[in-house]
Amino acid sequence: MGRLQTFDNSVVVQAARDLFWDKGYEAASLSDLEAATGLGRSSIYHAFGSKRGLFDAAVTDYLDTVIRPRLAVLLAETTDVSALLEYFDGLAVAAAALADDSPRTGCLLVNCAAGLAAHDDPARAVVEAYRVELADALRHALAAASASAGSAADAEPARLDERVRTLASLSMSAMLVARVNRDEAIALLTTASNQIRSWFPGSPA
Amino acid sequence: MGRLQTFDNSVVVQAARDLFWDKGYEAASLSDLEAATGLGRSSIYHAFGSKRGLFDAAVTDYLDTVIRPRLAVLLAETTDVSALLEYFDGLAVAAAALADDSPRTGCLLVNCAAGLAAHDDPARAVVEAYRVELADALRHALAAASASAGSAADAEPARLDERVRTLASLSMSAMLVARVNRDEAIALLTTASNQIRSWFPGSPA
DNA sequence: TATATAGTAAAACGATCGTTCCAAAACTAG
DNA sequence: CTAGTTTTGGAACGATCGTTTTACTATATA
Repeated sequence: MGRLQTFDNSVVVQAARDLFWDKGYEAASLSDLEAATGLGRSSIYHAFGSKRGLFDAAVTDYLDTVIRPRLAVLLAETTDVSALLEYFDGLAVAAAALADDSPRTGCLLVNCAAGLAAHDDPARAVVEAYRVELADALRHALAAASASAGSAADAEPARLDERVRTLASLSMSAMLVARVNRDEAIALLTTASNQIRSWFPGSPA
Repeated sequence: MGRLQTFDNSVVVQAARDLFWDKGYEAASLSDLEAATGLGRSSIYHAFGSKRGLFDAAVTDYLDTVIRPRLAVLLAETTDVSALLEYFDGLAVAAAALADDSPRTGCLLVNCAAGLAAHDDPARAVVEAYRVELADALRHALAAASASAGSAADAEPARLDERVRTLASLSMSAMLVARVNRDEAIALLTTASNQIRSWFPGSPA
């Protein structure tokens, strides 16, 4: 019934997502969004209701297509230290491969934490949920690594929490620093890998 | 010669600084700045030239009155592990004491890193300089702590750099997370303290 | 093919943005 | 007291913000 939509929703959302990623919610204007998506205002408002509606769709897409695929390696049923190393290596490789002017620098949600989330409760909830999701994934992988290393001391909850916080911190601050100094961001990710190797000495490569 | 300025420059700059700290550069409007400082637009433009001029003054003030006083403890000529513990404890105490709705949550420059600095070269330079200043201060204190502990292995440059990155990461990510979850921010700072104590076992308290 | 429905284009909306201008006020120097 | 200089209040500027409206086009269904 009626005319058909001429654009692919997910293509448009991802174009908008990269713009928000690059410039932030407030600095990305509707004219920018028109240019980035190739849509007119009418189509944007018809499909997403508001700028914020498009942003929410962009954040959901970001979690589904950027964040969770990266966390997946940490959440495998049976895993070991290599999962942790792969996670940080994956981030480092992605950071190193990024074009100098790529809009996909750092992390959309880290940027939100410093900006939007301070005075926008829904945004804050999304950012906090992401933080918990990251911490849980790291905790799962750390617990699995401790188990596969057969070390009871490493599985102790207090020590686990400390290590989760250290790794989450390095992950988030690398995304933060990536916006200012790519080499240092990669160095932070390498530091995470080194930490992991020092915790689990007899590990593969 | 001529009429006298009726306001104190540093009082005005600090009011503006807290507003920028809270809302970020772009989201802080001139009307907000008028309200926060008690000045009219004319006075603001006469004294600072532009919104950006006021922001630059605010950043300079932030470095001088917020950042560097905190870093000072790390830079004392002769120091030991306690300086590092004091630094992170100071941050944790300040975070815990802050009112729930305080504008001074997190770090103005961390917020800049995620926002303005991505596409504004002068802002990026300021943020990067801050990051280097923080790293240098931590490195100085870590080197001094290693010396006072008499441990040659701890003074090895590669190990020092790893520890600098870990602590800088915890410091910055605590400021980032503070905007979303205060308790977790404090936990990150406590993790830093625990790390330091694990590196220098026989330390004071 | 006629009708109802949905998507698109373009213009216009009021609000707010940072900035500028002008005139009155307040002061110092002579 | 006057002349000259600087600060201040307030209105107005053009530009841009996100949103809404209007009219037109295209498609599915009956």
